[in-house]
Amino acid sequence: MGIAERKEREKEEMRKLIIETATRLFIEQGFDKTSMRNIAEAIEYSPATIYLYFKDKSELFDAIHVQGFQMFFEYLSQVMPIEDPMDRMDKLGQQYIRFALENPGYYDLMFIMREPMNSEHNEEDWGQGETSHSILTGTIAECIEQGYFKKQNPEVISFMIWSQVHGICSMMIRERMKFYPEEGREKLMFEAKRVFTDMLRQF
Amino acid sequence: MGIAERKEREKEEMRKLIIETATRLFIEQGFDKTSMRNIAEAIEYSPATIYLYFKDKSELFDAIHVQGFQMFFEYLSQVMPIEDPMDRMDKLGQQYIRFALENPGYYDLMFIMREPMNSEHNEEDWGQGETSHSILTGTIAECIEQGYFKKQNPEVISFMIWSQVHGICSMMIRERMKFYPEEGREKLMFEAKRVFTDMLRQF
DNA sequence: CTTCATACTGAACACTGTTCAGTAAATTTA
DNA sequence: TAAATTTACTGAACAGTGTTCAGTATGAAG
Repeated sequence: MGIAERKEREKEEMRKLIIETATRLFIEQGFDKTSMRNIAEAIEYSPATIYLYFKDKSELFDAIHVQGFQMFFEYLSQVMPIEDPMDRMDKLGQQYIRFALENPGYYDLMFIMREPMNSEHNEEDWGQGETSHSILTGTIAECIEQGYFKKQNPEVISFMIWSQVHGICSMMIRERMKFYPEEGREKLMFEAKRVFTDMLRQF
Repeated sequence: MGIAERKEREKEEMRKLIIETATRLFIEQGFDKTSMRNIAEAIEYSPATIYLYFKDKSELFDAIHVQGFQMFFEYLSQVMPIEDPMDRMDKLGQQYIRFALENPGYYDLMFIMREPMNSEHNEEDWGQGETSHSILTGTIAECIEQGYFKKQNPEVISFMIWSQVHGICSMMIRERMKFYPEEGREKLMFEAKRVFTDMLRQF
């Protein structure tokens, strides 16, 4: 049955073509300005065709969402080998901010936008979110073993840390840093994170 | 010239009617689902009429934006009289979070959404943003006078603090707290803020 | 009573996501 | 090989969006 296999392959390639094109347009123009018709035009198919491969726009962008998390984990995994948990925590935050700065479209889609989270069809996404979360909680647990965060609730600590870096990134991405001069913004983000880590260390 | 005055008054009332109706729908259904046609229908006028009073949807929502900041300042002003700057800072953060929890639609519009910030026609908005920012920097200056934040750059401190509370609020509002049980979320937000303030105090 | 400005609207334009009947080609069956 | 069936795809439509503009009706001014 070579035909069925070939068909399967072609179907898979079509899926990939759609995802790749959608990703390209999304990176270039953002979510809102990437319409199904835009994507269809780019791949030279009718808009209706896309709906044979993806239930709706949300499901299509779920695929991009998953890709985003894969990239995200690559950033984090670069510093995962660091032995000292507090050092690792420091660098994890740094990589988090780097990911946001270097992939603002992905960051927005993954951590700020509402659209892709509404739908239910993304256990995978929340699985990846969970993984990110457990990297953080795991590191915190190790910090506690080393005597940090004495008498503090780990859940509170994890939420606080995540909120801090997320706050820094979303202020930048959603353009609420107009009080600070353009040139100094990125430095300010890393400086704020550094001061925060200093506070964590001596807490 | 009583007629001209009456006309002026009527025009002003129409503006108010549009803003009030838009606000109501916005609070009930959010920005995206509040269409110009919805608003027009609610006030029983043609959609085109709204464009005689507001340049576009963005300008209409600027008015709501301004209202949001007025409410925001009411929250902050409740704790402004607190003498001790560090105590005041603590309560300012608390009020910030309270505002976000009690007016999520406004918070989203004011501090997260892109839409209303794109346009240029809102010096007033950034004026109000600036005021919020100077409340923060003023309080920080007083804290420094009292010996806090030794050898730290005030700009970095202010950005860090703002990012922390904003991070906490936007995690909640944009639904990225699914790892934490529903019932405990609000408490977690205030707990995280409290721990953060504790760190600030002993820094 | 006519002129004129003002307030308002219906209909259109160019978009959006999405659906569905219909077509044409490829594959399977007879 | 010819007919039947499955598959892949599309054009056109639906209902919605923000926005514009020619045209109308109303009330004020001359």
